[in-house]
Amino acid sequence: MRRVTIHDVAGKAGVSTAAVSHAFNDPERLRATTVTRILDAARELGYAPNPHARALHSQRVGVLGVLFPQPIATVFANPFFASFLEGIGSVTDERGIGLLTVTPLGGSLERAIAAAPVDGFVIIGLDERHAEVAPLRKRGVPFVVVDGDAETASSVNVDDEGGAYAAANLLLDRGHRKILVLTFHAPPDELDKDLGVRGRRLRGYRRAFVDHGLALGDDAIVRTFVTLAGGDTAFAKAWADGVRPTAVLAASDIMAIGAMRAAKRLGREVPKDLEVIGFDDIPLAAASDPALTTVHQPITEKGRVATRLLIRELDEGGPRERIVLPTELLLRESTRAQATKSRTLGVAKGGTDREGKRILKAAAR
Amino acid sequence: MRRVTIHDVAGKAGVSTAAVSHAFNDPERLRATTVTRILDAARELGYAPNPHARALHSQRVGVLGVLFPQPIATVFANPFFASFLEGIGSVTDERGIGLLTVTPLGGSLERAIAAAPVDGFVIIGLDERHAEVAPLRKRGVPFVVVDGDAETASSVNVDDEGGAYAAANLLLDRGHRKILVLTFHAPPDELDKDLGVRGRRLRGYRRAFVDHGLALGDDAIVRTFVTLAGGDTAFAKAWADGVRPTAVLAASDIMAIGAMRAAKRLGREVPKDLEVIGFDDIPLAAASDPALTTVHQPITEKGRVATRLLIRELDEGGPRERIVLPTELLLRESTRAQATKSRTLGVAKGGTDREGKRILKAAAR
DNA sequence: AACCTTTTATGAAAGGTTTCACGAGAGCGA
DNA sequence: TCGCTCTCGTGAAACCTTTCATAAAAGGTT
Repeated sequence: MRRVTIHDVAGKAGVSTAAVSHAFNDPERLRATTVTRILDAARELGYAPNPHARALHSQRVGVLGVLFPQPIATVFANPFFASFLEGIGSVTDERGIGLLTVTPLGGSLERAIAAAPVDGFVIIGLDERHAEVAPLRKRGVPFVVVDGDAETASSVNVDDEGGAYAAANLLLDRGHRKILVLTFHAPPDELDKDLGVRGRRLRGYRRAFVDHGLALGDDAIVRTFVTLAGGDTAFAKAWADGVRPTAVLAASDIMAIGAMRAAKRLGREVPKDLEVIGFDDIPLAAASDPALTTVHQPITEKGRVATRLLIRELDEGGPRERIVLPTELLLRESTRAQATKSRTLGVAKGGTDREGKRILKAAAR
Repeated sequence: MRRVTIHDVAGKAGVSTAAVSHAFNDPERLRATTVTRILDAARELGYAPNPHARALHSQRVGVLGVLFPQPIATVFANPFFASFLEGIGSVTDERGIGLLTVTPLGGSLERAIAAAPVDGFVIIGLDERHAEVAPLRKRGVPFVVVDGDAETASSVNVDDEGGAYAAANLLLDRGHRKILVLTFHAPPDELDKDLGVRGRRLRGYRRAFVDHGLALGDDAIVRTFVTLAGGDTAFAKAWADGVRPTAVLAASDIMAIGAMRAAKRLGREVPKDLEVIGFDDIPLAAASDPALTTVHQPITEKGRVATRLLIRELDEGGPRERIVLPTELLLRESTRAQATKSRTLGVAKGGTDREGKRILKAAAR
């Protein structure tokens, strides 16, 4: 049972294949009666144009790829990515574009990139420096980098350093001196490079310490997995090692929540005995008990902005842009500080006004 | 700047395009030195095969579509779908297959289906009876229906009715007589048909009432949105109307959690004043406070099973199957009953042994 | 050297659509 | 009736790969 093609329809309607194509894509060019005759034939035969053939010819599939450097199962299990995809999806939906999640195929991101039937990529958590990006260039499709730096492509980031600074600053101002810092596990090949998001957040923490005349020692930093279990075991292990922090700075909410769980198990009460600040503001942060004080970043918005940028580049070959969205310290129940909002970038700080404006414009577009 | 094609490589390496193709796909057929010459040329030129052309020829893209009847943004915002996609993704990843989320394009699911460059579809929450499924047939690609009935395709469901029965039964056994039932908002065109998941869960509740010599009146049933807010306002509204339930049966966890929130706000304590049972067992159910007693269904497993079924059909044209996975009542803190697990289908009940066995096999495959 | 077999490489078709360039009629004014 | 302009429709190329059938080259045997 062969699939019905444009030739079958043309035969049945007694016209050329070109006419059938026109009937679908540019009916004005044909007499109205011809159009209906063709459409009727198509319906009777159950014809639907072959998307691959169409894509091959028009060099456009109407699908955007989102490139993750990790297995897809861990992507969907991570609420951060869910929010991010929600942002991307809201734009693709509105534009009538498909969304393909691209993850390493059989361990090879390169193969995955080469094989993905997409018009462009949004790349998350992968620096342009990464070797994986080379195949993208080959592929010749445009891409936008999120949470990473890019020389030759547009990028969307948030003010990680500023947010981290605000978080650390709050704890230090409140007199905390025994602070446990939880950060991401680094891939072995870049252990001491402090690249990307991890590096920027760490730099923010460090700067706050320095501004308080202190140093953030390596022994106070624990690198672990970005999961609930990762934060839990990291805190528990530090505790077992005799570390008795009065506060925790976690580079991600899920790790912060894990640490709170471990603390509770160990008889510490949050925020009485232990103040905790996370990063990201995933939906769970507000729902946890106690609700997590955290550095809010506009996750969904980040997805939206990146996607709009990519689509514009696709449609009009728009210029490259580097967008940095603001972050904001959100005080909830896991700290005892007074609620005063501190927005980083363009609001709280004077020096970045121009940047700030550009950001707001970008976000509102 | 035209993209580099197989012709360019052939020219540079001084061979035919066929040789280049072989060098990539079946290098055994060529002399080793030729292969390296070709591969070198390809690397220098930065050649990557065009996925559309490849797909057009081989009639296979290596991408599976997941069809949702709702906007993509609401999909990713829903933890149920996240878990489901996690299951699908774990299989596609392992097989080196891409994953395309397909949602209505400009409101039209038909257009989306026609345009999606995929080899097959997993359809969730859409009955085969739905008009939307017709275009799928046209398209000529296989599909598997999840959480819906299908005559002409494989399907994967869970024992919704059994799970709902167990939940209602527990509450009735414990003496509750004023039970508020929260169920899904039905699309206007099928208001009183009680189709699909909603219908099956409702039937389970009803059967338990009947077995206790009671009737589940329409006035005790509230239809609302499957969101936190939906459950919250539904409970609040019932309360405002003077309804004073001692227990809540919710057809989804997120609604149950919403109802708990409203109850708390209204001064009811769960489970002391109000016992609540949800359905689905999303991750949040265990993390909520109090932890939600619910009917567990294997969401991730459902995704896995459906995807394996689809891939098998794609690869070997395997037979159609109708799989029904068991559900299980999980007692947590939102009820005060003793913890005794009750697994539906094939374990708790005798009559479904054969079915049960087939299920377990399917799940383990 | 002649012949046969195996290895290695190629030409061309096929896959299904869109679109460019062009042709056949039809309509109309002179 | 001629010639011009529109309208409506068509043939064929282009998009890029893979693969079938086959040719050419190489290697081996007598």
